[in-house]
Amino acid sequence: MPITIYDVAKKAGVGIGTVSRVLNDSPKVRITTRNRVMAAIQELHYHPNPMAQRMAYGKTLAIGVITRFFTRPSFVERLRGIEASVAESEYDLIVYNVETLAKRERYFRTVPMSHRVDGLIIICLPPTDADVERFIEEKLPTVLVDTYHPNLSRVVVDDVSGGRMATQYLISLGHRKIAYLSDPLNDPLASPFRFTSSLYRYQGYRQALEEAEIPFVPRYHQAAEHSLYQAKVLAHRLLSLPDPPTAIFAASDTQAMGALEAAREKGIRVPEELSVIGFDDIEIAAYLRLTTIRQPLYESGLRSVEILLSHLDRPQEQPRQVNLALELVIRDTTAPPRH
Amino acid sequence: MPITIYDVAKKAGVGIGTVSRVLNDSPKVRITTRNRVMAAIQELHYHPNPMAQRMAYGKTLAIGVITRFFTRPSFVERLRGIEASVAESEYDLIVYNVETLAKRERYFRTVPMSHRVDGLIIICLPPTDADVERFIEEKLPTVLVDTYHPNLSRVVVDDVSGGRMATQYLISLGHRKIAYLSDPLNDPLASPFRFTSSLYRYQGYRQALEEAEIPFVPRYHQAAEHSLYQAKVLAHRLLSLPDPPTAIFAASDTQAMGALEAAREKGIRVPEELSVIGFDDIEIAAYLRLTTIRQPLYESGLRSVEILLSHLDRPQEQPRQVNLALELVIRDTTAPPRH
DNA sequence: CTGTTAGCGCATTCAC
DNA sequence: GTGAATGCGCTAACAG
Repeated sequence: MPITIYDVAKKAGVGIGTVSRVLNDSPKVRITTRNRVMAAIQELHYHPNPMAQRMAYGKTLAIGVITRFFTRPSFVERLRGIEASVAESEYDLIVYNVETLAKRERYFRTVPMSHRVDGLIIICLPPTDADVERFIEEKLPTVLVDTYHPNLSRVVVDDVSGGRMATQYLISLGHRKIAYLSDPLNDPLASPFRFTSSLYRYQGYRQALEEAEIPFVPRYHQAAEHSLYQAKVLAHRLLSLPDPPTAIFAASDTQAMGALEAAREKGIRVPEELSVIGFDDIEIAAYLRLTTIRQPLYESGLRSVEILLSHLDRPQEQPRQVNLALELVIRDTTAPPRH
Repeated sequence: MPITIYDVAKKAGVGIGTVSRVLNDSPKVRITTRNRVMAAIQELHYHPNPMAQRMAYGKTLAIGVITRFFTRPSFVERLRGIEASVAESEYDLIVYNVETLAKRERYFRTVPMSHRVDGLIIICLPPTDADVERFIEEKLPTVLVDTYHPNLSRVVVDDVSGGRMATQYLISLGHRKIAYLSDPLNDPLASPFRFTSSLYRYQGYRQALEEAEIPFVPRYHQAAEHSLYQAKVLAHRLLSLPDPPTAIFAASDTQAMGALEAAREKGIRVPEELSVIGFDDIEIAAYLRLTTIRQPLYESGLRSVEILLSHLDRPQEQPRQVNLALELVIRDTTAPPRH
């Protein structure tokens, strides 16, 4: 038999309106009656029923996050930031993990219509125009993290410039035979399930080469599904080339680890004989002394919640973009090439 | 202006009771009127408001999960299993991440009283008797994963036997100088924020030694906070001993990685000069060809949801325990010791 | 300042 | 089978 606002009202000898007012600390309550109500609340161990509040408010007081692969460290780190930030608010955080195309479809279609959340954060899953239309039609404020759509707010980094940054650094060390190791480079519009960042980092890589007047060697670009193992295979392929690269730019730290492992297996010393640079600066990168491009993963989660809460307060607000800074972190896996 | 059950009723020319009946597919609805209602629902793109349903049901239709460290791979894998299983149910999954003692206290106290969830899953955080009393008092069905309390259902593995299994295998290879590398071994009752598994695995380690009449060498047990880096430091310490161990049993794969790294830095070959065995069989273990004790992480998440849903259906059900099997996975980091 | 009343959207009795 | 009425627990607008 749960205790309701009526029980409190009776015990305090007031109306339920007054109880509601002290609950939502409205200023128009005499201090003495306020105390009386507070006392009753204490004695009865009363806690307002959130479902009833949500019902009366017409809000769910919940935020949803749709993401892929709990297992990818960079996503998990973003999720950490999101949870930390949501925990400080009055909202609950509901997670939707996408591992198959079917589940993506289901969540993208279902969540907006179902009125289960007041707002949505989507990590790394580019929505189609149709998806976005649905979000807007349902008046569901949505923030994208590490992916893009012109009609939605987003928290991003400049992956093109990150790709340039990494490549330029290798060039500045004297490298000219620079490989790029990544996930498959899909057109984001054609394959809504792919990460787009690898493509943009690739573009930055190409730009940097061009600026330095280094011709692009197609076989220096190797791509496969994102995994440590696949990255190792690709790196083996690169290092077995007749004219192997002296440096590898990997699209993620995880993939950089694969490259390091391949080098180790082939007895190629890093950084003396091979430079490796990663992307993300996940926790293990510092441990491995991996040179990398740091992106503020945790903070991107924080910021996305901040924006979403602001949209929740002001539904008419225009979509906005937050650019987070990238930073070159030089550690021990990069050095000038040998002669 | 959201569409309600009244809109549907009006459009179909019926009462809201009838609409509600087809919504909850009650059998007592004539097929023709049923079709009429269905048509109206389609046309209006009607979706019942979950908050109102929850209100009327007196349930939240949400499950909470309290855990620590999104960043620890084994926890994340369990969470994956939980999400997958909850997604198949009518429940939402609300996550509460615990990184500080303060947040643990807050969640353990707040979540039960707040009536935000119908049931709770707790991973790796041993609740105190007072906590459990609160759960039961609030009639909040709770399932523990990888931790224990006599009054709550739990999904566990036998860590003692796992520790024995690992140690016995090393002994069977001929090792007698076997080290154990772990987190600090705290009394679970005294430190509710610690993982208890390391302690039990330690006990299994001791048992196996005793059974083989191998005297326990205190300095062969090294412990520090769980991290790759700390594990490496500990392993360095072990390998620098005047009479170093020929095998290391690490309490987790992550810590085993630290041991492998230390060996590499010291130029000690694995498995020729040093055997290393881990625990968990996280994704990266297969990649590293690490011998380890596999525990079914994903499945433990699945099973915990299964039990919780069953408790939700039958509130009077007694707590029960599910034991998941451990398995020795032999790969390339273990071998007989050299003479 | 405070008590009363009318919804919020749905499930669930009741009568018919 | 079906419609109307009641209640879930709370907020907010309305009279005092």
